[in-house]
Amino acid sequence: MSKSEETAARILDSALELFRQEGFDTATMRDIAQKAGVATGAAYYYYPSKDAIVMDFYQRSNEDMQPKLEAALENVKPLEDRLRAVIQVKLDHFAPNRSILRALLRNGADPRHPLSPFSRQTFEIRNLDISWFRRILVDCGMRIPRDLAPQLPGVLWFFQMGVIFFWVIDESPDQSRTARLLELSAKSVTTLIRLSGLPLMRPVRKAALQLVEVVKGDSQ
Amino acid sequence: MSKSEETAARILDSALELFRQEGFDTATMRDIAQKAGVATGAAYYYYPSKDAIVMDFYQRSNEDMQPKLEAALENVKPLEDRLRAVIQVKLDHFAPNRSILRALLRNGADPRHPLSPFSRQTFEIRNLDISWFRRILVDCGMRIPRDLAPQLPGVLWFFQMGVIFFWVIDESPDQSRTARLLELSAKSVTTLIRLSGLPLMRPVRKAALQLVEVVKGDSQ
DNA sequence: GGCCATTTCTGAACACGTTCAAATAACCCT
DNA sequence: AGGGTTATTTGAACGTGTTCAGAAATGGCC
Repeated sequence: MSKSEETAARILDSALELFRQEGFDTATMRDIAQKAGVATGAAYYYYPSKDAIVMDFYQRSNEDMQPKLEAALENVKPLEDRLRAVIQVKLDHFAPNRSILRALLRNGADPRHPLSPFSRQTFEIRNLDISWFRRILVDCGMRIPRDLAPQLPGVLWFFQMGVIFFWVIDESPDQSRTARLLELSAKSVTTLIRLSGLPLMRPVRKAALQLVEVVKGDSQ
Repeated sequence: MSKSEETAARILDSALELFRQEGFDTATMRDIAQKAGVATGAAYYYYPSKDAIVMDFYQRSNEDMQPKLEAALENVKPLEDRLRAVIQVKLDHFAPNRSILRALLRNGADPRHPLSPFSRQTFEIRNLDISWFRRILVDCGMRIPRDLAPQLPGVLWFFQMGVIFFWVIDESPDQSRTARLLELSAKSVTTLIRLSGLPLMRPVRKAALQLVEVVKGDSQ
């Protein structure tokens, strides 16, 4: 590991530790630099902004989670269980870093903000993530209507972001509300997908798909 | 109008004009004060923060919209039309101030942020707004399941916030995407409410209501 | 009018994220 | 080893939202 990489790592580690300890807003760039043993400006040599540190954390987190996702899906077949498993892996992984994720999702709904699950900067992460939902739909033992199939992974990803978002702002002890939300909503989502194949539901499904088209058009 | 009130109004007007002209972030408190012909600190005598100016705007907007809502619902009976009418009034009213509303909704999803449709500070505005949805459900010629009825106004308000949010970040010419979204989603929502009464839908409805309970518990 | 309390206003100062010109260190080629 | 190029690091400075001690204006009371 080169000296440069070591400095970068020291800055990242100091930042994340301070973020965890006292929150994103309270930890200043001066604090971070000092803790890393460099001048303030040095932090900006490695990270173009305070937000960029959070972004780096987010990217690394996603890499780290890949094997965990793989493991969690081992021997899990039903869609509902798979959905819960995938989302639970993320909540567990982010659990010690809830306040950092909060900083990430704060401007999260604005696609123009670099720190946004919908931004160009997070395009790759997002795509990788969506492909997990494509994967859990295959071979899950459920018939997916043909017109719904191509859109469903994106929709499920969106659902996942909703749960994560709820978790981030959930102040109940141990985030127990999120646990209930995940339980209930995973069941509901699965039921809805199952029902969506019914002839009676065809108009609703078509309308929903049109809605998805409109929403997708804007955010990418 | 006392001199003090006049100064307050001058500061508010200057701020809003600058926000509209160059956006919330670009307009500085120093600019605002200068345009209003006072020292920087004076702005803080009337508004505890830059955000508070936006909040004042939001409150005044809601007051101004009450008669417009009344007028828009005149002679409109079907739920779908009423839904569209209510939301359209808001979009029209906010149209010249989209960038200001963006500043408001930016931290909008965090209930702890004062500028949030879910915060304590916006409690009254929210309640007043929800009561409009309670009202349009009465006498709309649709049978609402008994268990759904008490929750529906809040759910529809939430739906409205979603549309407004989409509108705020919609960069398509004339926000045409939002127009389509409103059209489609109002239809879908109405259809879903209609279907929710079907015996087949009872389990889904019950599950949805449980979800509503969980979500409501956290944000109020 | 003159005095005091309160309201209103001022502008310097603070802490923050960020920028930048300059200083220093590291590296490479001969 | 020396010289030149690049990579790294420094710390002062900028513009921002916000605070604050005090100055000025205002208003009521005798």
